[in-house]
Amino acid sequence: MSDSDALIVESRATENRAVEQLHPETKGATATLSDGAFERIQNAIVKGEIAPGTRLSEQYLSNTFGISRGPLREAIRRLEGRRLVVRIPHAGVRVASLSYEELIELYYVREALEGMACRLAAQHMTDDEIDALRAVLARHEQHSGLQTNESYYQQEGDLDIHFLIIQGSRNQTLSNMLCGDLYHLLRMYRYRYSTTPKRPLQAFAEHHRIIQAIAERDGELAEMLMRRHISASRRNIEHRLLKED
Amino acid sequence: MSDSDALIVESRATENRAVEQLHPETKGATATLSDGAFERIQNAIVKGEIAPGTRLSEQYLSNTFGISRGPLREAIRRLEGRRLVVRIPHAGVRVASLSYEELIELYYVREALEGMACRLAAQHMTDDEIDALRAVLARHEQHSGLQTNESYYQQEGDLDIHFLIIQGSRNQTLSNMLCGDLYHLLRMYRYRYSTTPKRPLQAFAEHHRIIQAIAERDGELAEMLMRRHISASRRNIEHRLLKED
DNA sequence: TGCAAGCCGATTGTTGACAATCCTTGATTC
DNA sequence: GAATCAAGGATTGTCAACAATCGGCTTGCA
Repeated sequence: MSDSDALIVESRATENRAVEQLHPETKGATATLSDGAFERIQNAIVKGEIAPGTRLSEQYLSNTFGISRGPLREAIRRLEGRRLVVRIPHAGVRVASLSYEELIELYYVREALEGMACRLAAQHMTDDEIDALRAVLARHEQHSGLQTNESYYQQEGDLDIHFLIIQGSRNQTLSNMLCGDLYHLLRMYRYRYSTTPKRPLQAFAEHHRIIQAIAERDGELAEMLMRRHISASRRNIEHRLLKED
Repeated sequence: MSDSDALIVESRATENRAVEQLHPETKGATATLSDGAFERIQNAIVKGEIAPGTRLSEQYLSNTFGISRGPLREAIRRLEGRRLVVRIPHAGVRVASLSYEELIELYYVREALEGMACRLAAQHMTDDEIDALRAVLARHEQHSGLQTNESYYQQEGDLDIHFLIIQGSRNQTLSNMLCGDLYHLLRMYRYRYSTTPKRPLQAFAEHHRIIQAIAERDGELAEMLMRRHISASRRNIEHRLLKED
């Protein structure tokens, strides 16, 4: 069972070197086979190992995991409930893929939710947490000071900062939505269309201002700045994709 | 299969007259048995026919629906992905229940999302749709002019207005989140703790102002008013539940 | 009487086989 | 030559039996 090839099933063989191997069984023992399959497939989807639109064959997956089709189907149904895969009766399931419109819609949702998270973070974060936030920003600034347009680190750093702020909201429900469902969808899309922001300087300044507002416990301002930050990111994507089209 | 008793399984036998019978098979023929079971159970949960915390027995459900445990388990897994039920391995599934904290958290999420929806609605709703909105408000005002504290209609009318505004946002993703997942959870909770707003007069005024802002195409103001509306509702619940406790 | 160990029933988890449906492929006909 | 239809294969949907695990109960012991 450790012959883990990536779960590419019917994907075009291009880009197959995104084979960053699956989590080593997530420490092997999950409670049930179905749960194990669920986590593995979910990870593979959100990490981009399986391209959106890829058809998932029950036979293939059950062979790969060495489990029967029963628990496997249950895992798939769970993914379906999470909207990570789409099923057409009697025709199979495909990894969900976002249209351009859905991506833009998602950015509006994110703007609203992360704005709220930022407001709450300004109220609830401890001083230590804010210091940690500043540290990430500083480290992040150095990194991309060296390699200006290599926005990979930028992206990771960006995610780190957003994560910390969301966690700081102390709202578990909000946090689950943003770091769980929404983040998965966005990451999937980002992988597919590779819509990295590529506006690092602005993003720096924006992050800086946001953190400052949080440090001053100005929730209203922090929310506004975060919303502008995400809104700008959305407009950036709109502009780029419109231009390419 | 039409001997549809409500799906109360192990619930305390109190309140069992909430037996508003299940949708008549949702026109009987779903594509697969699993899909059918999924929809029936989901409806039963969000309509409050099954109380949160109720344990769902596979045996019982499969007998009730006249299907095998296979598709039934798949339906349950789908509900699990939707977070409508919680499963403990080898111990069974229970209908998800919200704690007080989670309810409050959900109101913050709702405030952010419906605020955004309202802003977008002010931009995108047609004049006809706004007229329809005004009509609902007027009808709604008459109704509860008659029966002042019977806030049942109020509640329905409230939902109608919120629904129309959300639909008017023209953001399908946002709409699905609010009318689908979140609405289900809130309704579930409302049924359980019966936390009806009971502040009809204020709600009227607030609805009125919100619709006015939409009609004037002032998205910013509309968002702010909607957020205050929901925020007031949240504080109302906080106050009541704290007092009772 | 209180507690712990082990048995037993019940429920969940898993499997392989069978049935139903769809897509492909190939032949036939206009 | 193109379109339609039929047969075949492959895939999904369903079922009933079997295995594993858990909770409660009895029983024995201190």
